Amino acid sequence: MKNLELAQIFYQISEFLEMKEDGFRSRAYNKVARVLESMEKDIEEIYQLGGLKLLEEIPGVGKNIALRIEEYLKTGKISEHQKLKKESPVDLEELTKVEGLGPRKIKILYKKLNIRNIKDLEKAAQKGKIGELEGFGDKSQKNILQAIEFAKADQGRMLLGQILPTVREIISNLEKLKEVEKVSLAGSVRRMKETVGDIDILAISSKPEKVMEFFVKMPEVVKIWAQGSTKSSVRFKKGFDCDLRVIKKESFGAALQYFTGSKDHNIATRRLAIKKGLKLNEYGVFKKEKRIAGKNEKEVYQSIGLSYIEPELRTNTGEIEAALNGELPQIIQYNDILGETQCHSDWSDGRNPIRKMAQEAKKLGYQYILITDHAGFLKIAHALDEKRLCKQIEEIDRINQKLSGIKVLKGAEVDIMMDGSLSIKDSVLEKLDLVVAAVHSGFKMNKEDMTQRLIKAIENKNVSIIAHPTGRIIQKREAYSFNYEEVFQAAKKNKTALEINAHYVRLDLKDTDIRQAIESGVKLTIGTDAHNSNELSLMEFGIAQARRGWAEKKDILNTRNLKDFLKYFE
DNA sequence: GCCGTTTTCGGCCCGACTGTTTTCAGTCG
Repeated sequence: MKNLELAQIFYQISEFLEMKEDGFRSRAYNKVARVLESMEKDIEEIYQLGGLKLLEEIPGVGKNIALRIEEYLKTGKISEHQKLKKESPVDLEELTKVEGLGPRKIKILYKKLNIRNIKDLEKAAQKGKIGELEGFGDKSQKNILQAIEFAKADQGRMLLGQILPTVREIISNLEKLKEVEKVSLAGSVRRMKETVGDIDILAISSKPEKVMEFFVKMPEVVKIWAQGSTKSSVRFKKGFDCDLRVIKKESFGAALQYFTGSKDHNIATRRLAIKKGLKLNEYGVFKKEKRIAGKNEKEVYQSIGLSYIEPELRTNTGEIEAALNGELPQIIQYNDILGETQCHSDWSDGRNPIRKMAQEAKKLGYQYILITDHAGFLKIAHALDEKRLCKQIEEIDRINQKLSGIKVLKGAEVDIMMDGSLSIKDSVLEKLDLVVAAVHSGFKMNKEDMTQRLIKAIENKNVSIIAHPTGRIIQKREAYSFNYEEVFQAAKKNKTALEINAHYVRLDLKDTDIRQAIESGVKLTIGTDAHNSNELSLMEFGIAQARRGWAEKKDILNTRNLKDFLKYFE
């Protein structure tokens, strides 16, 4: 898929145009780059399907940009981009990573000091040349040197699951301050996006200076980017940035709405406000000078004609239209789950015994837990063979006799072989309550073969759930290639559920797949893939993913009680 | 360069913070 490559080029064109002070054209390219980045459909497929005409139906794409896309697909280059690069041969991708450097300053640095990349920049700063430039000073020079260090160490976006515990700690520290009346998470963490660039936190306080002083002096802070009375921004030791904004009570809802984003969602809500003759900013919704809403998010949305939109839905992918028409889904709640559907015990590669896993599940308020130790060929995960699987079945029967308030279900995670057959024979699988099947090998198979492989597994009478159906690992491994619609149809027909794997490195299915699966009539389960009892709490991330995929309670099978859950698979 | 229930021309989201300036441009989100 070339969407991301193309987006990168359009971002660069946008920045080159900004250097030339062509702001509006710059913004046009910037918008298209963002659209491309978040677009699910393959741009090449769109072009092959309907040529320039269909390209122009993409928001932000007009005649000219459609032509540029065509040029890229045909030649791998865009002549406009080449021309701009020739005019200013600077490594924009590298230089814009330095905090505080944008296109205009990069232009000055290039024109005056012939700085083309980070190396040049560092040399010039060390020699003290930058401080001598007009518009720059000693402070700028020092900041640039420090920002270079951070840019070098930058690891890009982090996984939500890696960052959320720290974020909650920061929030809890702020909540303890007597000057703070209320604290809330905002930004992409509040939207539970699977990867996070930085962290946004809001607080209500009548003594903002005190709060900011505490915030920038937290022991984990290694750099203060900015410190003001309404906004401060810092870098934490762990390598991420965090913004804190202190606001007044009456604006809290508007600020929360604004700083939760997404950016595209905000632009759309602001435009809606303008259409209604209103103004929406982080301080409220205004009719002329008069504030008509802002205290809480609900009234902000209502004042511009929308029903309340849950943070996980705020991506400007149809939620605003749905809210206008009162057609938003009743998305699943975080306490709707009644059972675990995928986890591992010390029989295979898990760390805790079955009994411990069950007790922890009970603590979480579940009615059942499906134990799915690896069974088959995954020797690296101590997979069970058929003999040990039969032994485990007997063991679970014994455990169930001793436990109350939680039912342990007999399951296994079996491998889907290259030809779509399973790694454990049917006569053994029949003895289990539910079978979870997954692809663990042969990821590079071609699309047609992989589609048939998955469908064959789905059609197996013993298979109840396909685990991590696309095989992707966030930022590490692409989903394997298959025809989603054909697989979804097979899953629907055979009443085989598809899993939303809740582990934050997978989150597979992803949000857009979930929407498509539900539209196709597929039922889903959320499973944590826990390898120890603590990881059963990862369910939160799976639920968030389901919410981001517009899933309602009825779409997720393990929101059902034990009886109804099992009934679906009969 | 894109876009349209005010418009096919004339708009394009908008406010805070910094560093440098002596009233503001650049950057960021």
